[in-house]
Amino acid sequence: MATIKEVARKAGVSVGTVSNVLRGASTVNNKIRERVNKVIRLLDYHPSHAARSLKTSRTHLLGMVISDITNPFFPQLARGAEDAAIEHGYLVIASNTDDQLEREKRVLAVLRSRRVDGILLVVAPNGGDMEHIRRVIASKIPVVCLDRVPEGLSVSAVTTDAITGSEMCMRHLISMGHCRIAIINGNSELQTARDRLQGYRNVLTEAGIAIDPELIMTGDFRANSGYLLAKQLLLSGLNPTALYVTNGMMALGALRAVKELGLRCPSDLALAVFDEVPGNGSFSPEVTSVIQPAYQIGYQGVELLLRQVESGEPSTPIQIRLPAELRIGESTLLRRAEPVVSNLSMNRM
Amino acid sequence: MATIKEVARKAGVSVGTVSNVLRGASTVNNKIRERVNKVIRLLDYHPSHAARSLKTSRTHLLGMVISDITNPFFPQLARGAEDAAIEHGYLVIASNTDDQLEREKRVLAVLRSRRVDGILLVVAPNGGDMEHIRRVIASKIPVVCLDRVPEGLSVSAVTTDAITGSEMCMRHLISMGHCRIAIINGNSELQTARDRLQGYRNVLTEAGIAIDPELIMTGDFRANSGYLLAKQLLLSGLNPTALYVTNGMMALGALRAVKELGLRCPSDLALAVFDEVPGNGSFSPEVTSVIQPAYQIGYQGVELLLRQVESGEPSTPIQIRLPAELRIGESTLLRRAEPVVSNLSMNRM
DNA sequence: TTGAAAGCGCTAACAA
DNA sequence: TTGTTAGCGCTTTCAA
Repeated sequence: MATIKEVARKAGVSVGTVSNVLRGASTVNNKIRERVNKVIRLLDYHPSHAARSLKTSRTHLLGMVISDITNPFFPQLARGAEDAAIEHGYLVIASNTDDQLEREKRVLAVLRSRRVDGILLVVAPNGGDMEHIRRVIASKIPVVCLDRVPEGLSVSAVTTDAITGSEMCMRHLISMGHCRIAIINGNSELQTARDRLQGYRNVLTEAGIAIDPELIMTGDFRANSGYLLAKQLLLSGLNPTALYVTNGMMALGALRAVKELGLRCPSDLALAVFDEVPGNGSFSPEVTSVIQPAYQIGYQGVELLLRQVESGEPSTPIQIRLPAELRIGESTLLRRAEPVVSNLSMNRM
Repeated sequence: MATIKEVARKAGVSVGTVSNVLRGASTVNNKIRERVNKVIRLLDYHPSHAARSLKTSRTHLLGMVISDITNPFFPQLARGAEDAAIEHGYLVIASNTDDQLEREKRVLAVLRSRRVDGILLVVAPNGGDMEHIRRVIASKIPVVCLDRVPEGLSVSAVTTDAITGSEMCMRHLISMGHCRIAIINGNSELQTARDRLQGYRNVLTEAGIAIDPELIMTGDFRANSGYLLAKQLLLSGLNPTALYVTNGMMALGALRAVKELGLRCPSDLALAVFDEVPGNGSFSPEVTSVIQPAYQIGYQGVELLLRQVESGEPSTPIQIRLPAELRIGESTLLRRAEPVVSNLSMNRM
């Protein structure tokens, strides 16, 4: 593989001049510039980024630590991040942690060795163990958290406004006459799960509906737990009239349970979901869902990160909350008896 | 950020010794090793990969060029690639081309500058323009193509055996009594599309059914084209009894069309799909589909690539074809009249 | 078993 | 406007 030296020799100039041509410096004579460029093409020369990094201590590399690209939320996010990175001349290295703290630690150490210029981080549940993240920040590598904000850590972040999103969805259900609404939520160690539950509670409270702990189920955000909990719930005799599932994978499981039990939405049960449901729109019923701005989270995450990278100094953490969108489908479009309470006006939706 | 020199000074040894400790060389005295390790932890030292690369001319970086991570086929593939890479101490840089040749060229140039040790490539349709790929190979960077094999290029590849997969699916449809089977396929500039169509033709021919060109529709592998073509087909008066859609996104579109027209599967129309259908299994009907080993394609692609990387020499191209799996769902489970021909025995399935 | 030093391919400061 | 050169942080010989 050709080096800058060879290019210089073959073009009959110094390496400094070649370097100037590469960097598009205007100080280079046009004839020389052309001669150099011709040699570059001839030798199929591609400057070594490693050497450049060593000198400039900039890698133009971003690390992206997510839980699992296979989870349908992340491809959009990853795409948004990539697109923004490319626009600024950066590349991104993605790693999956499967939400395991140990893997997060390992990955972060590797990214540090790689001297990435910044890190996008979807934190794994950590029970307060965040020393490894603190050390990354202490080492002057900017970090932007995506989707989840670790508690007790002062760090920039881009998230969905899950509380408001959850509230919109719950108000819709209540406006359709439901007052026995069950929720299947994820692990409450996760901020996101807590927020979604918070929205659920808020709206019930504001509607004057007592919160029934038996209607609150906790799964793990994966399809099978949605399936099991939905089945348990629907066979329990608790008779919810609506089911609110707080992510797409669990919703898939819940739908399977509904189908197996021979129930139909919305006639037997209303179903609403926080998050996109894979394949939604092509099947029956179309499921009412709260859509997260996944692409935007990735995109804006990179923009925020690069602002920190390129300013070169530890700016004060900025937290961006992006709104979610309620998309109403057939799965909730059947009105029950009027709400038992009336202090919930339509204009609050 | 600490350097090896600082570690050496603080530990009272030479940089060579620190280097030996880092590389786990056994020649280092235990006491010294411990002292060095303590300093490393103390300074939170992480060796610079750029410097190491410059010296060793190995980056332990792999490039992965795909069309779009947002297409549900790719997350699994990416995950397989990542997992295999991690196991061998490599990281992967992913880039999306959206199947655009120009972007593929740009990305490849960037990856060359990054001196990635190898490249996983899902080629964009190129109409024979493959000079950029040839030059990558000429520059001694091993390339493994995934999913698609560019015609006229001698390169290693890992693909799905789409012809056989397509045949399995078609034999199933025919065994269920269908003889007017329409196909909605993707752009035939893509190898994968041609293979899927090939399987369709093969089985019709072997069953002695005449191929009706009107039943062969060409879309672009995206949901909307599936929707439009399915609608056109179903309103055309051609009256197919079965519809074979050759990817998951178009299948989603086709399902929407079926739903809008008020038709039901399998009573009004049988539906089979090559590829995974997002959300399948949770809705009705469960769609019969040919599942591609996406994770394995990524995983084995990396293994194959690294074998070339680590052997250090241009081995002869190896092509791996992985089998697809036919998963039969309710969408085809209604028997029509017996097949008009009988030279199709069950054991050929 | 450890240390010294050359050099990987660039950039950037400085000299010419 | 172009050339020369030190040095980025490592690895790896070779000597001690």
